[in-house]
Amino acid sequence: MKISELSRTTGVPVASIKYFRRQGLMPAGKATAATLAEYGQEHVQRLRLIKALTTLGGLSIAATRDVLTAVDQAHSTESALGAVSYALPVPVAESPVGDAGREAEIGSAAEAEVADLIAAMDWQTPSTSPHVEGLTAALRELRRLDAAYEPGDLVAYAELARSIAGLDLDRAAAFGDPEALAEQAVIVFALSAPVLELLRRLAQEDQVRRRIAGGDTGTGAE
Amino acid sequence: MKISELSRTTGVPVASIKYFRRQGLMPAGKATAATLAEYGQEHVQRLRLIKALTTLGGLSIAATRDVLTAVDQAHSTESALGAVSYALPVPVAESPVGDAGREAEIGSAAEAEVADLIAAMDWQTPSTSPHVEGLTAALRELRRLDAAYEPGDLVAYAELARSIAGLDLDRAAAFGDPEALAEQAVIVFALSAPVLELLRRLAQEDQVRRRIAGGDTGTGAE
DNA sequence: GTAGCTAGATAGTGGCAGTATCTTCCTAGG
DNA sequence: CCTAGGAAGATACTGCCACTATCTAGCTAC
Repeated sequence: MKISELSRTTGVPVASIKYFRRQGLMPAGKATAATLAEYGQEHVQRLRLIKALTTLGGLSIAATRDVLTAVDQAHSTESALGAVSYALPVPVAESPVGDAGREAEIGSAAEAEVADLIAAMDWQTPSTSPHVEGLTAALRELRRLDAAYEPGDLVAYAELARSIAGLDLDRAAAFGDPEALAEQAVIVFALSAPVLELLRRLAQEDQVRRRIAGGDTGTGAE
Repeated sequence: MKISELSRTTGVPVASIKYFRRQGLMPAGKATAATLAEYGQEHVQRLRLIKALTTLGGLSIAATRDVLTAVDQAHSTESALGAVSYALPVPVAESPVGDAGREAEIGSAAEAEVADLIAAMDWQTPSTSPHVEGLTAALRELRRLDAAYEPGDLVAYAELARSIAGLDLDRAAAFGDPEALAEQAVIVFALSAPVLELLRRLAQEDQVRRRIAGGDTGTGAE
């Protein structure tokens, strides 16, 4: 199909398709002439994936490119999973607010917390994993707000995270088609986060209602 | 303290403090004269919270304002929790890609999926909850990618979400100080999401390693 | 042979989150 | 009393991002 058809099929403007190509998010169509190219079903699928990653996953164009590059280069499920996991942005930027002395204390406490957690969970985590650094940064930030986790709390969350990861892996592995597998991994890893977050919010909402059982929860929405 | 001191204490530029005030994220200092105002510890705390919400929570200025407004107006823990929960942005924007006929089918399937889930979980969810809509939209998007959850899967995730919400509520309730409670609720609700996500990624990483047990996972990082 | 695409390059737009400047005015030190 | 130095508030500017539009060739199918 021609680019105009691809545009009509997917609802993505021609200019945007060209933009995604320039940004390295999708391959060019197969050129049939100097000024004409043929696009196929894989382009439709790729556009859908791009849209899902950016809108549902909230990824930037750059992050989306990283993820898609990882998918394209993946030669195995595991490398796809790993690459995708690392390519996904971690929403942590530090805001070093004040107190040099307290900062040092906070920093080491957070680091110890993460190390203890990994030990307690018996996780096979490479020290180079960006997630370790990310988690440390997040915990530092919470400490600055005097909202540190109780030691046991973090482990409790981690246990649940482990169960979730188990479900994730099952889901990712359920797809036998090796062609689509890397893509499936992306979807499971990158796009179930918002679903999980929404489920958590719904569950929170339910818990709040149950715990007060008849209170003035009706005002919660305003 | 004067605004310049507040700036020095928190590391936030004076211009930014003024910007936050303009955007309604924090109250003005107590004016001691037409061109002089006094800032206190509460302003330091508020700046910390703003920074945490925007950097760690990834909220926009507008979303941060909504959340903080909810906190300031909350007269009870429950209303604070509810308001914060609703004020937090749900990362779902629809991208209606193609096929009118398939769209209708996808839409109703997703709606039924959510309704079934809520029934299965016995959740007390008001039909007006934006989370319901958000979840429906997210599931629609996944269906478009042919990545729908197996019916049981969604419930399994929801069960885990319930456990997480339980921990969240415990954490939020652990703070007796009613002054700080609404703020604590914000922290627990808005800022544990990235922590949980990071834990999930660490757990995924561990699972991948365990499941292949000796495979070529070393390349996962590149 | 020409109307209607197309590719690729370049430039422009709108929103967001600050950052800088400008004016007016107050305060503290001498 | 006078003046240096902030500070308040308003307005303007900047940089980044994700598109979006325009422009220049160059096919190609009727």
